[in-house]
Amino acid sequence: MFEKEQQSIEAKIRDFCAANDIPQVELKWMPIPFSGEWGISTSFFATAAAEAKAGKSKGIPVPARAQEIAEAAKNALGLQPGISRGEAVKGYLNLYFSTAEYARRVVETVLADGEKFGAGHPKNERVMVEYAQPNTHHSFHIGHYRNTILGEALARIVEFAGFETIRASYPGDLGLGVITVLWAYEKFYKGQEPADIHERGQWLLKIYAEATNLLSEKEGKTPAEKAQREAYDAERREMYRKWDAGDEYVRQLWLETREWSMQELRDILEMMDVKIDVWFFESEVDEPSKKIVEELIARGIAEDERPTGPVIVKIDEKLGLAKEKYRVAVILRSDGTSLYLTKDLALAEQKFDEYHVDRSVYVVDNRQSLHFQQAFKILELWGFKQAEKCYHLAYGFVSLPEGAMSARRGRVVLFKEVYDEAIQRVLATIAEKNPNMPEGERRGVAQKIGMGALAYSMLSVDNNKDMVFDINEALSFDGKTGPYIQNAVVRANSILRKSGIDIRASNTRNFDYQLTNHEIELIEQMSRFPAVVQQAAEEYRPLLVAAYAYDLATAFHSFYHAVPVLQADDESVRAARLQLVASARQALTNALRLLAVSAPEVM
RNA sequence: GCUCCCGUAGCUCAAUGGACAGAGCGACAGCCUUCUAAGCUGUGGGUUGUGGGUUCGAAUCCCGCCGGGGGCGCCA
Repeated sequence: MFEKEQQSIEAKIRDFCAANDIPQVELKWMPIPFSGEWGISTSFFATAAAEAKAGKSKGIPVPARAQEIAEAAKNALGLQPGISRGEAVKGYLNLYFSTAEYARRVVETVLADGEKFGAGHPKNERVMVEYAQPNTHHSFHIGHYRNTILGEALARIVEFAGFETIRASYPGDLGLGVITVLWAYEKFYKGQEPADIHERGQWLLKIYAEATNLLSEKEGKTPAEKAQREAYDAERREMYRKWDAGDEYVRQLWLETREWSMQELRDILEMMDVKIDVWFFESEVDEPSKKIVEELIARGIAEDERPTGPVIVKIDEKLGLAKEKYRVAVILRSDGTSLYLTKDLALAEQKFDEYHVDRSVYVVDNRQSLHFQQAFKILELWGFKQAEKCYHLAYGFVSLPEGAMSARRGRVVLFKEVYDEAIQRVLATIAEKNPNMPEGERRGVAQKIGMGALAYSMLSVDNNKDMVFDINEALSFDGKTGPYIQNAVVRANSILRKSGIDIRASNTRNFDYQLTNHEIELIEQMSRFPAVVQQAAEEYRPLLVAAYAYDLATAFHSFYHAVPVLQADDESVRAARLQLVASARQALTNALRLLAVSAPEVM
């Protein structure tokens, strides 16, 4: 927020270096890492080191010389506008901002920009974020939730940072798992489906687990049981064949059951406040993907071993690599049906050609790293230039204390179960902490708090880290959690409500009084937000926003506790602090919004 | 065998080339006749797995080793 001053000072330092025969090195600015006062800081170690390399050091050690330069630069700068004082310490040049001026500027910016505070300038670039890729004919579990909340937060951050953003979902509605459910439903359960959207989704999952059990080979079976299993498997294969051939009955059955899964998915996305722009289905890229395979064969990139083998691409060999890295990829089964990898080739093409995106981000767990490396390399070999604009954002998968989740074994923690449990726990907490809250408000508040806790527990861990899902940790309302941050907003709301003034109408923004350390820290945190947004967008890391929101909330809670606002003795101090509270609420709300979390009015 | 990810306080995690490595949980001690105690304040806790290297400066970058997890021809 002091960019102009910073640039002017930097220019003056360059002049100073030029005048004194000191090498010019790019200066890196950062906030002074001590609380109590704010300003910007840069060091001269790189400058001194460059000087030493040029043979002009006169034998002075780098740290000592850096300190010398810092002092000389300080003296050369003299008094600068907006800067109250400078100091040279340990090789760093620290420039302190004029307190009242800086405070006024930050608060004014936040209030003027409102819900856009922190947003970046338009970047003139279109980014597609693909996430929310659960398989249909299953139910949405906590691993899908991590994927979806991560993708949604990323999309919001990238969009807020100034990129045009398209949210894409890619449900897996195809494959052996889907056919397995279809077969078992048709054979044993047709017409018995529950009416409730979520019960029905979970019921499909149960059918899947049961069917897989029937169809998997086991030791110690009687010949009759073995024959039965083989008969079932033959039926399933026949169903897959019929699907592939476009059999009307099977296709109809498939569409109907798929829609049950989609209803559940849409309902959950609505609970999460996720609005997908583009839906891709695996089944829709099935045909186009086979055309790409034909082309790859025709051009000698792929090798067709049918009918005795599949269609493969020897990627390492084509790239001339000595060590095995990308391996050999199978891109078509020997029976001519497509695979997951096949379809990702066509999908990538569609994303760039039909939606004209400049960049394509895939939010998919890190077990699929090789898959995406292969897909992108094959696209490259095919001559698809935008392959280099594809990026797999890998995140660590979610497991349970008892081990990996397994839909086949029915060992999963479903999102809906966790959601219901969250609501119950919040309602219990409200009953205990805020018994006066009207009954009619409780459900809505509980949804926001419960979802806030869940979202924050996922987003406050860096995406590349595996995670063991512990419901008690995920639904904790104390400490470094979503509710902690929401509570800061609620406390700000409370003060502003009781103040009885309209913040927008009031423009007393005079911070020309002795600010406490808590006010200074709070203002410092608010001023960081725009830079945090940019960094999070560049690095694809929602964690940075999550960590920031917590730091901002901590600054607010400390301020709230120690600094009287409504009770301030001086009328002008009271007015200024109300502005500060209003801007803190705005900054907190904006940061939470990027995490797909909203704060209730009261809690 | 090849390859990717991880290793930081008792536990869960931050800090991705800069000043004293920070939070939460757990433990202990305080703070509600004052704007919401889902809060605040304080105490204790570390050879950043390990050995080298690069650098003025390394948890961070490079190489080796140890330990944990994932992936590697017709699953998604």
